[in-house]
Amino acid sequence: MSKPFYITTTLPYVNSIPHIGFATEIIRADSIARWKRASGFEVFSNTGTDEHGLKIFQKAKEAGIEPQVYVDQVASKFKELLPILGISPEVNFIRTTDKHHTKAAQTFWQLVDKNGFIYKKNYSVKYCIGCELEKTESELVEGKCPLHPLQSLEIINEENYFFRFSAFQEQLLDLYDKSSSSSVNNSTESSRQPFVIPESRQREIRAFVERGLDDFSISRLKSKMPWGIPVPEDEEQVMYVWFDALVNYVSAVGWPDDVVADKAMPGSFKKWCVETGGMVQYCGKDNLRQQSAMWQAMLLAAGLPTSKTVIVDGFVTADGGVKMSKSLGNTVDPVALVKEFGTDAMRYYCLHELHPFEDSPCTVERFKDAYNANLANGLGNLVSRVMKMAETSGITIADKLKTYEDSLKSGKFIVSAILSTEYMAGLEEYNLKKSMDAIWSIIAVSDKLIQVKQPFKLVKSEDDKDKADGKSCIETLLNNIHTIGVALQPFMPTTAQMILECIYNNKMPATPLFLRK
RNA sequence: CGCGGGGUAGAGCAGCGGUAGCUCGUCAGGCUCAUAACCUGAAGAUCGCCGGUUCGAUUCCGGCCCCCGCAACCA
Repeated sequence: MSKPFYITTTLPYVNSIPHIGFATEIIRADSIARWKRASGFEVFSNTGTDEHGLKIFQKAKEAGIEPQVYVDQVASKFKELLPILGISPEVNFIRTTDKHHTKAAQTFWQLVDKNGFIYKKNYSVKYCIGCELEKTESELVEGKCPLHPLQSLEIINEENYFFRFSAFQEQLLDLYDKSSSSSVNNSTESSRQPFVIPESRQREIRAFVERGLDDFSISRLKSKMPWGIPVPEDEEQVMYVWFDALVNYVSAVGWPDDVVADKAMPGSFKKWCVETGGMVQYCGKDNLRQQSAMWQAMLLAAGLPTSKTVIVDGFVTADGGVKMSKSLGNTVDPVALVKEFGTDAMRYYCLHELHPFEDSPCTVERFKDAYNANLANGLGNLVSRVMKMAETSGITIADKLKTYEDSLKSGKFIVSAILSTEYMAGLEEYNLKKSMDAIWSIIAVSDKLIQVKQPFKLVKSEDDKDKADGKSCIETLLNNIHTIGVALQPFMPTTAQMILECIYNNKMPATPLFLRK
């Protein structure tokens, strides 16, 4: 019986069109999902859109349309992005305006309330008339709004619901301290992993929780901001967007229907959130608190199992680590990159050129350099030169690949021993760059081998021994690119397929895999 | 003393107690199977600054300077 595995991205907030950070996150999550699927796991992978809250309400107002119309438009942009990035079609796409999610969020609220972790409190906010916005202390400069320093701030008192976040300090610390174990494929060897990856982020959140937690507001007055899920049994309040959005990770797998009434998706919550050992979440570093502390506390408050792992990405920046922003005009549009370089090139860049956990830059220039060096000159060129030799000399390994293919079908994702250790370790640690590095090291070794042994000469030799050497060298090279093709499957599925087909048909690619730009 | 990350060749990064490594770029040579691709070699770094520990520090400790995030509505 196949084991279940659940991985999710953070739902991007639809106040703007998809950016490269989200593309990176979902490409990584998809690569993990594909690898798990190839390894015989039954995989639920989740993404979607976070659609409530003040910013969206305002955006819709600006555009002069209903919020629902606005979010429908933007959500479809996100949905359209998935095939462009080569995300497997099995991915679940949840919208926080979906009916069943709305209902789940309300049930979640009631459950947390019933367990005594929600209370009502007077909440005073500073409001800048100039901006028409509430201001937090951190936004103020010397107690005044930096944009409107001459106007004084209005203090508004309103009643909000609060979540008893402070009650979960100890449980959160326990969660961080207990390490989850992950087994390497079917072997018994297991490695210890922090709850938050990388460990530096775990230290960061741990330190934050250790300092003490403040309860936070989880509702807004409907009269001021109606675009949210209604708080159960209170006409005047809607949920704060985070409280609602985070619930998607459980509503996506059918909670609470399968638990409460056992009808819509019977047992699915148990399967994906319990039997898996918990969900694996990807998020950006700005989401560290929400995902690894607030959400975990909410789950605990509702009596539900916590996540298994939270993987924290860095940001994609412009040159020199400068933040990308529309006003600086230094953003990079993932759709435009795919259009120019192709889906797998985009996946390649996100997986191999960007740092797996820290900030790293992406510009069109860098993208092009990496593309030419590693895809056109590296991978693509190697496949061409090896296949050309194999084709013209009639040397093939296709007939020897049958057993291997059979084992793939039985859900064993096996890569050749020359690559196994590093490659597998990278996947286990969610350090996909490490796995990609391992693949690219085979490319380098193979190019060198061709240079040193010159099999293209040997196979034409009159000498039988030279001829045999040449043949065996070409077979080695074919095995190498076969290994590369297999190993690339989770990362660059289309390219992987093309490489394998070349080998099976013993034909060099009709057109280069990656044309030089 | 709010929290965290970082400062290593032109660029992007790795190393973390004992001849300073990788990728891209630059220059020179080689090869011709390949997408003017590939291979080899060279140039290029007082490892942010100052002290300390040590036989020995880029690596450990202390101080300082500079960048960059976060600070409870941005992946």
